[in-house]
Amino acid sequence: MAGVNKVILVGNLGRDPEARNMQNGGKVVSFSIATSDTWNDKASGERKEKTQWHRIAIFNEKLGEIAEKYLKKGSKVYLEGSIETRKYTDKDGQERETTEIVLGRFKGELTLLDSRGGGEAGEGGGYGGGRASGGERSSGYGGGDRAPAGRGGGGGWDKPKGGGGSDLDDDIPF
Amino acid sequence: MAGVNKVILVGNLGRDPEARNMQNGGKVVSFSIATSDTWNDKASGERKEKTQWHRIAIFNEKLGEIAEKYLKKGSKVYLEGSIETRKYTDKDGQERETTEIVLGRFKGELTLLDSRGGGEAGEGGGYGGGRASGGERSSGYGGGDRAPAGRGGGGGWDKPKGGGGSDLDDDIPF
Amino acid sequence: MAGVNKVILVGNLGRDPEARNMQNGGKVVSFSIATSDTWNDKASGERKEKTQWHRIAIFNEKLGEIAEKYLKKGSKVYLEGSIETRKYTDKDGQERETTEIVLGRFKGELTLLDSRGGGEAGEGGGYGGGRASGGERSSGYGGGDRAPAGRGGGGGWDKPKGGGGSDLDDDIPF
Amino acid sequence: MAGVNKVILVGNLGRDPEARNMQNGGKVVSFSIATSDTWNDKASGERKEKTQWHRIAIFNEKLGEIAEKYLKKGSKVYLEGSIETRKYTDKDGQERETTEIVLGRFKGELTLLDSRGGGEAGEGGGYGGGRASGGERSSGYGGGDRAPAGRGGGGGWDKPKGGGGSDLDDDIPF
DNA sequence: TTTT
DNA sequence: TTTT
Repeated sequence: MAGVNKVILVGNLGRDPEARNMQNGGKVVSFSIATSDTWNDKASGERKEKTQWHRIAIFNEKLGEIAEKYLKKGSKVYLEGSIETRKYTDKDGQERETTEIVLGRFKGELTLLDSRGGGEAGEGGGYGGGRASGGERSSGYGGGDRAPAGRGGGGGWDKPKGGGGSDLDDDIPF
Repeated sequence: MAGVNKVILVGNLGRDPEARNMQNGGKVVSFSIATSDTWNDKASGERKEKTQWHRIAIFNEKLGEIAEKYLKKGSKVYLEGSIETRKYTDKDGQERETTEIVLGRFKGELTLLDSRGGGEAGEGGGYGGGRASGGERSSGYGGGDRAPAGRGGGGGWDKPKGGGGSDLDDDIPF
Repeated sequence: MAGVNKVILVGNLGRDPEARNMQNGGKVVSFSIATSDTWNDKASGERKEKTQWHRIAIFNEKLGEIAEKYLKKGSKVYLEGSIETRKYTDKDGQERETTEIVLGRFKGELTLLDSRGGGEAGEGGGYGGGRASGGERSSGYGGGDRAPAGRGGGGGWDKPKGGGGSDLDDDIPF
Repeated sequence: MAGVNKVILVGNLGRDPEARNMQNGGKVVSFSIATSDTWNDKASGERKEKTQWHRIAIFNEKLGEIAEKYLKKGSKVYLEGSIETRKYTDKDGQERETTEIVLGRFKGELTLLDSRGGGEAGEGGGYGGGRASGGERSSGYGGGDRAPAGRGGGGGWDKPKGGGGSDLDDDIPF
């Protein structure tokens, strides 16, 4: 069946991420992030704000590791996942419902947004990039993972990017 | 505080939309839509599917009208809103929590996806287009609603669309 | 460097998809889709429309196959990719620039939106689902691809979906 | 006609924004932002990176002001717009094509992501929030702009947000 | 409760 | 070049 279930959030973590082992051997990393809406209240003329908390659950191994390593209370993050609502029975026998934003095994993205934060100073090895996606996880497997779109490296179409270290070139022609 | 709280869904309505008046004079149109994920179960080798239901609440007047007019049980729709989780106390005095996808007063989008469906046969006046956004609502208010990007209609850059072959301007200086 | 480059389009194909072999052994499937904006012209009072064409290039093998099999001229599709602008030199030696929406090796999504269209009548085997993502491609590789979020099938939290009749609580006061 | 044309970018400005008056009295604010993809090159084993530049054009008045006031070279920003590709003839009489990400009169969003940057220290009046959307522009027009979703302010459902200054509560119950 |  |  056709369908799209996509959530995009940019917000700050309310606490450090927590990892938990699942009964099936897998691992979930979870935390909550806050987003907020602000508006001008017509009556009072005041600026109002409403904060919304979102529970995040990361099942993707690579993204979970990144979250554990680089995110902490207060970190700002961009993430992409799916809404999942589950029913469960609480300890009083009451049926309850909970909704989470899930970054699944093969889906979801995570981008650290703390400028020059620890996360982006990754030590070369695993991550060190500030950005990761569930799908890219497969890149460790071997296959022909040359360039994002499959063209880079080869053709005369590649964007050379020129010079040295700066990320923001000074000679952009537009 | 900076933040982004965005949900994009494509799915089918489980029931006809329902409109309800609020205590403050406003109106909410609500319905649920289903999205589903499918995957191949490694153990059984079977194709599995998990359906997720999402409660939609439309506070935007224009989008609510469109929903009432053109959406019905089974309709396929693209929509864009925000996640809102609320606490409330049920009739047994239990604190509960519910999560909705909200298309707010000035935010949200709705696009009908039933090809050649009744929805797109709008009667000329208000809608009849298959697509609408919360922001466009303001277009009824008067101001200079010339063209989507502000170029159409006025300048020498306008898109003539008529004439010869070119769909676009001939003299953009960059 | 952190960054997000995401495009979401819903539109109709202007032509059948075309597959092309690349010099490096890979394959690209490409086509164009149209989206359009409509607005009321204040001056003339007319309803106006502006159509935008987007060149799509699919480098992901699985998504490319789906596109070839199920999409054709006129098909409506939801897709997700990245913007890529390339410079190239045309046959007259002129430097030119072109922008495409790319569904890369490990990124991108494609969902068919033609209700009851031929596309969704997939013959059981490969696809037959109406939806696919670049990341899921890796599922063929072996690992424990149990359920989308890793919980399904296992816990007591699973959504039984069986039970009584209503999936929606009877006592939520709204 | 139904359609969705949405771009979501998170990146850094390559230069300060520039405002330009249009012949029809309107104003465009434009700049470029960079996003980048990183991947591991299988052959060399090196970490590679490809930077992509996106031209942004803001036609929405409010968003344009925010961009001028709070964004500068190097700023990190989240933004949402539409892809627009135009043809034009350059000074040599050559037909060319250019693609921009447009934040139109009634569409688009902009969120500043520089933590504790100048942008968020807005002086109370217009903005000072770090976030803005094209649609919200209409809020100046009069109508019942009570709360984002129309419920806030009224019911016992409102989230009080409790205490003082902290944006990240210490007593979050999850 | 939808849809495939 | 699609679609409404």
